[in-house]
Amino acid sequence: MGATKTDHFSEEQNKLAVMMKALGHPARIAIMEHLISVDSCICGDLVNVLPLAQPTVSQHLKELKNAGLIKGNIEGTAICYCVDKDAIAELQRYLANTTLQLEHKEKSCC
Amino acid sequence: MGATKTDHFSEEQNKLAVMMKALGHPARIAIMEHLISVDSCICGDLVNVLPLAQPTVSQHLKELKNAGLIKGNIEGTAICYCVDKDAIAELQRYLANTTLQLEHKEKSCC
DNA sequence: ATACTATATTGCAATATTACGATATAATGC
DNA sequence: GCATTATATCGTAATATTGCAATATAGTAT
Repeated sequence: MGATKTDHFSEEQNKLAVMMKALGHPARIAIMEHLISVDSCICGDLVNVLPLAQPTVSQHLKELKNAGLIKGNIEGTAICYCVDKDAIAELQRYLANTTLQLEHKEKSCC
Repeated sequence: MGATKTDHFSEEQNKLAVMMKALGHPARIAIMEHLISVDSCICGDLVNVLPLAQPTVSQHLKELKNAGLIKGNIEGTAICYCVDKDAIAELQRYLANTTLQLEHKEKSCC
């Protein structure tokens, strides 16, 4: 008990859930927002921007990377992290489609 | 240690994270999809549709409700759950805006 | 009132997440 | 080489999530 029953759901449902889960923490929302706002994607300043210790930030970055939401490269001296546009676009499409489906619905009883 | 540092982030970041987190589980994605696909929003069939026991489904529904993603009413004999369109629309707007911002970015180094 | 049906709550075990100090790694500059 | 700087990993404590059996609650039907 306790482990998510991943294999009982569709590939797409799991992939979406992984991405959503990665965004399901305010620090990771903040990281994404910062990565987007800074035009250059070198981001050694993340630790200064966030109210979290360096190992914690590093861990959050890793999770975002595992979820496919950001990409990271070693760029000589600094590390370069940046948003994966395709992943965000995929999420966006899913929600746009969901919104569309909802608009076509007649009546909500709630 | 171990508790999320909610108070160090903005209200908006936290609210978004709560919604994303609620969608960060395949069962809850499946629940949302089912609620959307079924036009009537009475959903006593959720337990039959999902590969989870009744208490587990009930708990997931509670979490979606706490996150503001669904609404629930007692409707005479059955319980009526349905998607909160406004919440989905909010999420969708956020992601649409994010996508827009990304499109305006010059170059990614990754 | 009793039985039946549907949903919620409780309690608990297994697992996962969050956070960070300490430490490791890797590149740069001297 | 050694110090400095930046990021990652390890280890671990605190907390949260997941899942379900057992039980409670609330409505309908007889």
